[in-house]
Amino acid sequence: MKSRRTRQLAAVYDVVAAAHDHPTAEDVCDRVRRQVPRISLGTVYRNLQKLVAQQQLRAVHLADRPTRYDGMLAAHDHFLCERCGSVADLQQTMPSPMDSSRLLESGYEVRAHALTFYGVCPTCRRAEEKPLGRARRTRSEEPATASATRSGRP
Amino acid sequence: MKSRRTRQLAAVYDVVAAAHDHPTAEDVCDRVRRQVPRISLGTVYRNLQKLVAQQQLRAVHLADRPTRYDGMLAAHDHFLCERCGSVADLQQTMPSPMDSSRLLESGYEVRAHALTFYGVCPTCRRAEEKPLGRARRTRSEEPATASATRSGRP
DNA sequence: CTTTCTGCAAACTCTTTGCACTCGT
DNA sequence: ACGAGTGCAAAGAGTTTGCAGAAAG
Repeated sequence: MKSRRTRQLAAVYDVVAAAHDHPTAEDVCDRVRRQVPRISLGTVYRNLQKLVAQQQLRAVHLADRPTRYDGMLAAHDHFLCERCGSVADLQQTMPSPMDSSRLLESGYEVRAHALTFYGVCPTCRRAEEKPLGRARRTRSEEPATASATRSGRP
Repeated sequence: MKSRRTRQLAAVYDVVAAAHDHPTAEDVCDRVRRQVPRISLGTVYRNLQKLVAQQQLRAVHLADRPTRYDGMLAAHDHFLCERCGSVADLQQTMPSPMDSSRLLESGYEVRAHALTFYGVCPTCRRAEEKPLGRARRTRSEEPATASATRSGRP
């Protein structure tokens, strides 16, 4: 039952590790296909699962949305923008030691926790505050909207 | 486009509000059927959705498990026992004001957040620590608190 | 009456799986 | 060669939806 180094497994890992946008399994599949054209979605799922089990990748579960994958292993939280669907990493927002200890005292064994914030990201907020009223503000800075991760199906 | 007060809607609300175990949609359907035998799962889903949208109920999204519903509206977190599948309410473990404010300063608009701990609950831990000479598998799913109702469907 | 809601079943989305074949080791 | 891994397609789980008929206002 030894794990083999296949081109598919390596490609899946590489894609997620290199991504900054928390891709879904389908996103990963699309990207991996640039290297391994014939890889199937099933294989992508199997390999993502394996890498998550081996703690080489993390799965990010979001309300009502497909699971996304993250190459960042350090403890951190997430922010999901409900406008554009992008997911941002947040530097360990919660002082987990404090919270977990209370649970421990209550007899719980905490193995993991997930903290996710839902709302509107800075980019979408800015985009929203402009459209209404007469364009009075001559604020010109409009940071690239490129950060928006594709999240839904076309 | 006015919302009507139907027996089904009321029953769905009542079941979730009275429940202490964070039932799934299927659990809710089974229970509501004791009052409204012919209610369909589709109607249960539609009503749960409506009640959540109206903030009368909350949806609890868990990693790799079906959504569960909660009648407790006060801010609180959850603990999912990976052994027995039970979900426990945790009294506002996180001091959210602190965390959210930092996000606000960064330009995020936080509309909600979800904090869930995963691990083993006190009951399962006790059962485990008083071994009868058997090791444990990481596999589980036992309706210790009544939540895993399986119903056959064609 | 008018409009929303319901039951049913089919459709959908995301994910997993069985099987024969392929490719690491 | 052996068997874990792959591709494909089909199956599964969970949830949504189209429609004709039921029922709330």
